[in-house]
Amino acid sequence: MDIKKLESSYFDDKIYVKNVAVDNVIFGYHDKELKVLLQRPTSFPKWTVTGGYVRKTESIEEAADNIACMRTGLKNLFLKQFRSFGNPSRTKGERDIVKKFFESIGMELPADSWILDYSVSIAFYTLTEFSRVTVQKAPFDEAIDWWPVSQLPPMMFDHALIIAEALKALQHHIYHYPIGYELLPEKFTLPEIHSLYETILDKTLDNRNFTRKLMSTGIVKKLDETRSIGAHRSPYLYKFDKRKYDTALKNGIFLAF
Amino acid sequence: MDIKKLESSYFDDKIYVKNVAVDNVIFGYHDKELKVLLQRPTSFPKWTVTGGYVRKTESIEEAADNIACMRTGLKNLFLKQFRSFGNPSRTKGERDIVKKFFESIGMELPADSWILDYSVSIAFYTLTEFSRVTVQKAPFDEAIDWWPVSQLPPMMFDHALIIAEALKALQHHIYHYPIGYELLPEKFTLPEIHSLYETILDKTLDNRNFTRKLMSTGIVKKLDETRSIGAHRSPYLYKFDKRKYDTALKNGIFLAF
DNA sequence: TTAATAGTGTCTCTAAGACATTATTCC
DNA sequence: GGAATAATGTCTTAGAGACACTATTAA
Repeated sequence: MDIKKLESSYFDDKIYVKNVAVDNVIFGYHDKELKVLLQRPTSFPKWTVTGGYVRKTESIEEAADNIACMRTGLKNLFLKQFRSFGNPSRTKGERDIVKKFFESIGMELPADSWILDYSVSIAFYTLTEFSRVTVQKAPFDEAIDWWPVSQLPPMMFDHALIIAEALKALQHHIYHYPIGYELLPEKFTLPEIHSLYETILDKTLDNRNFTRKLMSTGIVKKLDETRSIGAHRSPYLYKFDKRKYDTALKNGIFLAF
Repeated sequence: MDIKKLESSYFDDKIYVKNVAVDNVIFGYHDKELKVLLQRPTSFPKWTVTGGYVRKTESIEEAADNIACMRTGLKNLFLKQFRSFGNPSRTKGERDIVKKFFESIGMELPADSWILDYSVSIAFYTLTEFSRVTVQKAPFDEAIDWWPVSQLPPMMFDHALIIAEALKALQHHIYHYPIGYELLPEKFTLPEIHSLYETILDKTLDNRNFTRKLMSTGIVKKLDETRSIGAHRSPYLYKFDKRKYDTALKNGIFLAF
């Protein structure tokens, strides 16, 4: 896909749906840290969630998936729509920044362009193990980086709110659906998945109770292998039972922690 | 508000946000039945959920509230955004109907009007006790009526899906938040709120266990009054403890049924 | 043997779920 | 007293929550 062509065609009302943006909060997990992938377009003083617009030939889910793919290089990541944001003041006060951005890349935005107008943002979040990701800078990004969810840089528009809501939705989700397939390597240890849950929920979970409950769901199965981790007892490896995992994703489960 | 003026101004790109619609699934409860308020615009062969567009001066929540208010005459009803819908095919195949509708009310829609184009629908649901409602027909509605959720008429676009998703969201919601304040009279009996929960969840709940769990949440309080219901034991009246109810709405509760 | 981490078992207590009888009202 | 509906208590059982010791590894 020619990204340059794509982005400049945002002007084109025939290709893109006007007044609708898709924002995708890409969460990455690695080494007991939950991070968010943020971008800072050229000449922007603040950061934004990864996002884009919707082509008239695609669904909003496809648009969100494309955004995730463009930035991470990975296809078919877990994607969840959690809320839409729309009010007259969400981009107010920062329209000059947007205007300057387009000027800085050599495009003059008409004063009545829908890009500067009221826009509804349909927000998704995406999960991925960030060591698998090769971050893809878009042509007009000055920077793109992972930021710890607990230490965000100054955010544009209402994007700090969008991230906060995404995190709340994720924490709610984790109680009702299995999680981890996209966030852990194919084979993982109990301490690893335990840390994942602790990180996302931002609280400590008793390891014995956690194991008991996790195993009772049947979504993971123990392998007959261990991983060597140096001068310590070798933890067993586990795998997701994809069949049961997908069933649980569809029907929901209940994990009280 | 001049509804006629309002609706005809849907054409006006300066007033309305293009390509964005708000659909509001208005659920009404009465006498152990859960119904949905549906409208059938002039010359439409099928029914639609109540909906409208977003003015550039208002938030999507305000737009949804206005829709509910226009149709029910009631302000500040409980409102919950549950999902947005957007894909190229959701209105396909029924654009001719829309075109005919506008012709039938004496307005010719330009072929390239955004009304016929890709549109994203931000969907909310609203709860109300439907005996309190005086249904307001919009000027271009041929009919507006309550339909039982289990026996819907032929629906336009993807509105049958939207209603199904709204119901799922409501059933999920009822496990995590208090419900009933908008659906019951100020004073109500235990059998009444019991029936409400049974109706929404579409299953029978043991009355003793239901009472125990409901009371343990503290969101309702028993009054020192009874209601006379003829040749039967008079049930006690209850009231919501609005303070605790609102706290529970904010923080969530868990009701396992 | 030591240091670090993994793995596991038991007790208590709360509350979910199943179940049936008594109380009230008006005829 | 009969018919209809409201109100309520108890037992069983599952599982949540709290808690601490043993096992393994490599230096």
